[in-house]
Amino acid sequence: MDNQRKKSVGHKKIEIKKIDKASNRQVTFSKRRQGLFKKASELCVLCDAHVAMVVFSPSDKLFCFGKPNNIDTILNSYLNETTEFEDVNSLDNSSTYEHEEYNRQYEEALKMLELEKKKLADVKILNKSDWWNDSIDDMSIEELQQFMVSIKELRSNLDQPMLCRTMEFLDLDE
Amino acid sequence: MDNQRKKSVGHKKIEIKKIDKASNRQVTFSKRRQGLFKKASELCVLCDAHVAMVVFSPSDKLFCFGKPNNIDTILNSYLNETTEFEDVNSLDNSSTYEHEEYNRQYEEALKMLELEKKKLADVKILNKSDWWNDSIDDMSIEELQQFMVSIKELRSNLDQPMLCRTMEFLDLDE
DNA sequence: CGATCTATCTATAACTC
DNA sequence: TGAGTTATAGATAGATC
Repeated sequence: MDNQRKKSVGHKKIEIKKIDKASNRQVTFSKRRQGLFKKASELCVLCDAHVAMVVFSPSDKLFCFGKPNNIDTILNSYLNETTEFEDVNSLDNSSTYEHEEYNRQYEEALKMLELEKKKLADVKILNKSDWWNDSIDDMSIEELQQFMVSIKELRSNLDQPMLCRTMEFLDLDE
Repeated sequence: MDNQRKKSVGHKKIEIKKIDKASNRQVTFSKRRQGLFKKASELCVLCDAHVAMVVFSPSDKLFCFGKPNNIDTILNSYLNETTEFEDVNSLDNSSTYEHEEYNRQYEEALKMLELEKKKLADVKILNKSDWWNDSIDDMSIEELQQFMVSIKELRSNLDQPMLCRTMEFLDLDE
């Protein structure tokens, strides 16, 4: 009978740790990457923010997201503002005794900064290898079509021209 | 009376378009940025993925997120795989009549690729200007403290060492 | 595989303090 | 301003096709 079939157990709570089963991991990745990009899009539209994102999947697929229209414009305004920050800093200097406490945190921050710089260096290497062209040249026509479908879906979701790109490379081992 | 007070109307449906009121926009940005970073973290942990993300807020604050431990490792394995893609492509070439249809899409894809490359160039400029150091030097001690708190919160949420960084600059006009 | 469904879980808009 | 609350919208785990 139809109503004898258990329709669905629904969305069970899951622990945030690496999913063991590779197939489940891949499915979850696909769903959550989609969700992440959608959230990023919404943030951009709702709050007039700018997001650039690079995601490497467990199976070494590469996904990129960006609404980068005018990063340089934002950069310029940021550079203009930095001159004013100095005034604010000198105000903070009046309470000198708090500095020592914060100095440790500052040191810790600098260490993380080193890691971040290392990350960005990696991104630069990625750029220099010209993988944008390499990868699209090596994409199969089918994959390219799928890629365009993804873009069009996202476009219609946002109901506006959007600079979003999704690249998928074939799984050769599954 | 207490039960006369309307507790909350809850989460109303909202249209995805720029929020007019600046204060609301800022609040929504803060909440949703937090949510976006959390989602990115979960994706990394659950699926063993790698995410690097840069967010510019409407008020020109800068937020970064990354789990970049070994991007170069992933890059290497990616470069190794690309040689095999050519075999797959030659298989697709057997059905030649489908190519013309897809060529338009290919052209369109290349155009978007140009935009993406422009974006990455902007990121490179950002890198060359050494804003990592510039900005932390210009951060007030208070902001730096807040930054460290954010990192520690995220660390405890993930319950593991994590390469995540959040930078906030003072609002001078509010 | 990918698409769909559905019950749940999670994120969050509006509100309060 | 920032931190909590609540109810609802939205995301998604597991199942099915």
